[in-house]
Amino acid sequence: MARPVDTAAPSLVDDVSFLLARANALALAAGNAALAEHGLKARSYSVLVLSLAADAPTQRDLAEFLRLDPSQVVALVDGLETRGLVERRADPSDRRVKVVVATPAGRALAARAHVSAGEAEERAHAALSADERETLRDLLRRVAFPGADG
Amino acid sequence: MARPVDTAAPSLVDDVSFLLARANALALAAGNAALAEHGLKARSYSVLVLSLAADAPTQRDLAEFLRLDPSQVVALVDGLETRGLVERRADPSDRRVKVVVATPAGRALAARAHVSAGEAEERAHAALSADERETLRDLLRRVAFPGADG
DNA sequence: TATTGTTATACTCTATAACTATA
DNA sequence: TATAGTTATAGAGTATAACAATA
Repeated sequence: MARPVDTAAPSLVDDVSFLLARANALALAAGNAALAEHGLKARSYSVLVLSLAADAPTQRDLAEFLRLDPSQVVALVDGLETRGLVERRADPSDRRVKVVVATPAGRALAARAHVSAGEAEERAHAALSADERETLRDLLRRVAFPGADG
Repeated sequence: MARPVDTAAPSLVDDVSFLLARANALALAAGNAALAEHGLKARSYSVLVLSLAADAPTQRDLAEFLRLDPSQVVALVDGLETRGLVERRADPSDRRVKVVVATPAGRALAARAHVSAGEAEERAHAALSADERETLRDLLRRVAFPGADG
């Protein structure tokens, strides 16, 4: 840029929260671009991946894990269900809850999308070595899940 | 939570981009809550802090640095200018560009808001030691500004 | 009474294009 | 012809409240 902001004087570049926001914006843009060819975005990809788990999540679980309002999860699951990628299954023990589980088509798409997402992440974090990426992953995990203790 | 998502089976918790998104969501929520008492949000706080620089940024600079569209910067600067926190000054050498510079009131508010934001960040990253936080800052800086080379 | 999923609604944020004034 | 700032607008994302079914 012709007239760059002085990155030394303001404390913004030393603000971890700001760096977090900017790094996330870059990774999100790269991730969404990579997932677009599969008809997915970061949100729907996350729901799809979580629905692969052996212990399938309820919509409430998804909302808590992804920090979304339950009403937003409805729309995300609707979109995936319409495409035949996930199914809603009533829980026999509590008929209020609905468990979200990936279909075979959903599992296949998730596998392909995972490759694309991995490539995008590779490019987004090209500035870091493998060791540094591992360190970043561990530190972020502890910040993102404060109560985990592990 | 009563029925937690299995955090081992899905690869989402090993996905740096996902951890980045969740860590950012937590830090953003904490930051916005802390800044609210000053009538600021993360966005407006960022503009205000950048306008403190000796080499005051143009609106174009702000847009690039914050990864916002120039039209969004207009609204942010409008809000701060209405409150008397920043001023738009025409650049004599190029009368198209407008430089954004904090007023004394803006500087004073920025100082108070900086304290609140720092406390929020302290709480948000309480899981990390001082050394670890410094490591996180360095790694994020390189991911957030890929072209910096140092 | 409390909780899960759902619907509806309003608000914010984001992206895009067009306009003006300067260069 | 190109660029900085501005305006307008539509779309996506987000937050909130209320509702039905079930516990």
